[in-house]
Amino acid sequence: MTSTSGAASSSKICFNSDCNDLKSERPRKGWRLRTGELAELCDRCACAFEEGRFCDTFHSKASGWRNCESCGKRVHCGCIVSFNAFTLLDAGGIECLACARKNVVLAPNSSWPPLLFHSSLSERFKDYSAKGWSQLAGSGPVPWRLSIPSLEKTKIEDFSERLMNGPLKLGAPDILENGNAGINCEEPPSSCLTKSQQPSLKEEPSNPPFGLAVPYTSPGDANGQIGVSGTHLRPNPQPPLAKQLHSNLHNGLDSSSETQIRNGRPRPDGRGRNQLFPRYWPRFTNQDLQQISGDSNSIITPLFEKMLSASDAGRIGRLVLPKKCAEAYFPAISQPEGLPLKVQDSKGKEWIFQFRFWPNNNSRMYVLEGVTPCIQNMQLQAGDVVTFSRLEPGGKLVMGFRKASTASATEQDNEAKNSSGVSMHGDAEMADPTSWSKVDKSGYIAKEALGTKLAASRKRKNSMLGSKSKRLRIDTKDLIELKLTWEEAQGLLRPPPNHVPSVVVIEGFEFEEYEDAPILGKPTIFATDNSGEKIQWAQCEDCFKWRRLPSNALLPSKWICSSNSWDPERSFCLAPQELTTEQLEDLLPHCNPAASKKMKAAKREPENVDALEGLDTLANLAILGEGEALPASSQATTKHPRHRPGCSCIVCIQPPSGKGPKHKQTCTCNVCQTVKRRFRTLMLRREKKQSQKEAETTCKKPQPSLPDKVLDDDPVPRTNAGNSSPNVKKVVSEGSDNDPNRVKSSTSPFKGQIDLNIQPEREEELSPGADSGSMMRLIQDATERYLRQQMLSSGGNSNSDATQTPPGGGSEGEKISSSVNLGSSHRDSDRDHPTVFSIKTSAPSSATG
DNA sequence: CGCACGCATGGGG
DNA sequence: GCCCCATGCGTGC
Repeated sequence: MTSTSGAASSSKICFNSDCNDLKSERPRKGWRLRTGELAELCDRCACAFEEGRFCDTFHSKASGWRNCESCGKRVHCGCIVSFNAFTLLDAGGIECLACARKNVVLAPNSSWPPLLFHSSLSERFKDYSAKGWSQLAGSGPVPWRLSIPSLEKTKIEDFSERLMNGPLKLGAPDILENGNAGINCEEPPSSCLTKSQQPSLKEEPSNPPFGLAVPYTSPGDANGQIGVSGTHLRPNPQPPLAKQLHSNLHNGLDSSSETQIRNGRPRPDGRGRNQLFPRYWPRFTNQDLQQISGDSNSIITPLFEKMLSASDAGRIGRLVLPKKCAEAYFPAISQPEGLPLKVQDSKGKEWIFQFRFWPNNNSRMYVLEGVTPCIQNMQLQAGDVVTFSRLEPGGKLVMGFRKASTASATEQDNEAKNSSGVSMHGDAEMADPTSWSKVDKSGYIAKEALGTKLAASRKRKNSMLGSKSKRLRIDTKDLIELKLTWEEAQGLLRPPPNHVPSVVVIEGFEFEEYEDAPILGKPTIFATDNSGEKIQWAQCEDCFKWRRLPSNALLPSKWICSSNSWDPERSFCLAPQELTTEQLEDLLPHCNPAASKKMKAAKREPENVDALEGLDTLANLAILGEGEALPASSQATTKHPRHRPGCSCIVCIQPPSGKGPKHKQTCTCNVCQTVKRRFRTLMLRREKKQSQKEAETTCKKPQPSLPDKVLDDDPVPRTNAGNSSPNVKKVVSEGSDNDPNRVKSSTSPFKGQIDLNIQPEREEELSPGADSGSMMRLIQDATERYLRQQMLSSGGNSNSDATQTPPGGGSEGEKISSSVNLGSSHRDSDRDHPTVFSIKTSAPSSATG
């Protein structure tokens, strides 16, 4: 903590905006800021914060107050300050820390002090906040841009909100309660991770076989612990100092107690804790995971990762663990002998390692012994990265890996080699080779560097394994790796070919459910031609020409003219493109800033958020390689080099089509949840659009001149008149968020591919105007406009609903299908999706493969 | 003699 | 100057 100085500390004024007092010489720490630092407060505010009175004092009039479901106590859930003061209940609602704690105590897994929980929670929250921040901030290279709920993105509140909405089980620590409630985080920073898990434990006493027992012990610090999403590292390289604080404050770290609890583990001095490298920080919170996954059973909490050193990968069989991580995520051990730790690898295989430490300079060096078999099994070598995650309930420890192999570039084919050990299922195809390789490169810099360096010389220190800094850097880049909004991701989902989704009604909305996990397909643009026939436009991978296809055509992610069996005349690249440039532009308004902005402006739906989170979760699962969510196919996965373990992109979360578990309607797995959410979102969006269109139609405002903007400008249907769908209108979500953060799909629309791995830096190239707006959105917008124009011209009215969907290629007639649905399934039978912008990828099955 | 174990060393941040 | 951690290396089996 000490080191925390930072931006937060730069000012001499209390960080509390509602207090302008000067900080004392030794400012007191408050909550963690997104930068990872702790807010520095004046004594008065610090006291309030530490006593859990901060929100009561300064935010009494703010929104976000809720009552504890158990005791009725009023808890402020709307800001970062009290992030850890409550726990989200599975059934909804929140519980103050005190009540949560009570429950926790009951937890079966007594081996770990509930405290941990708290700490975990706090940690989580921290992460959360951190995450949120970054996301919010947007500017950063945050990989995933989750869409933030409708809340204002900019505020921390969002986080809370999210949390609130989320189905977390965590027991949250509550600062309010005694300050120390329990948490003993010796090492404040890390501990929190587990919190969420803990709850689970409670719920499910019987821990899975794995039992990893990873105690949630630790507090160490890990900053990142919690889960957050994993995969990627936090964008910010800043140390998680805040955690400590939080822990302390919120969790109630009592230092004294902590210590004891920890089995005598030496507590690291504050310093160490803080120092966790960002790279270790998980991005996603368990909550995120949970929410998404919905699957209470499997919540993956990415813990940390480590690039294997020569020693680690050597025959000695000792894997040196980053001290902080070890202390934070692994069971506390007081004896050098440590204890056996059961770890499951990405293939579901269990390994038992001896987790121990060596006294070293008044400190400890933690190592996992007996890892050789595992490392060999995974074919890992120095430079590769092993990842550790915790599978919640049960706390099963999961070990994934990511190959660094430089050579790998060539070997990409080998899934194993490629990327992560974890499974990334997706279709490899999504990423085009090109991007892929790029990704790869940038993806893991360290590795890359490694490779190179290695080749050059194996000097250990300098090179490969690189310095810590390098690692950090890697993280950063990794962060960048995937930019996809939930909605965008949604758009990518499609039902597996030949699968007829069953319809499930959720919350009044019908959703399609697939027996098999949806797949990712090639992005296409659905539209209705002049004759009212529904069609879709797909772009050839080779010549980039857009070809008209039946609306029900499912395309592999890589589709080329020669595969155009629907139109022999255009089944070769030399054939002219039917679409004129203008038309194409209309369909793909990639450069329309207005649109993007508009999109941005759109409110986000909480659901989207959840979904996003879910994706992350899924990704994490994938990473973990737990068999559950992602079948072992780590293999099959995609070739998304940039997708690190934990990657939650659609590609990574989806098992290859046709593979993977079957999903029943009642299935609550991550994939299903995600799909459900996706549909929900789509529905809402669609309705909204429809209503808007109707409204517009009614008004006849269609201005030919402003085609592009028309829709944009009125995202919100002022008119209810069109009430085709009452509810929806408000939801403007379409785009969702907007935020700059969002990723754009990188791909250039023209290519018709969505590059999940887009590099932010390159965004500009691709879509100048849209920075944050994703291409998808743009496309959508464009499509809408286009359709709209058509409508106008044809005088059709849009009703909308009907449109496209018919599985059969519906030809329903509505000419106007104005909206573009991303990724809707073809089958959308629902009238709902007027236009579908589907991105399909190839299912594995699909040819591309 | 070879292997493991565990501590020591020292570069690097 | 401290801490972390990769590796070296002594010791014991």
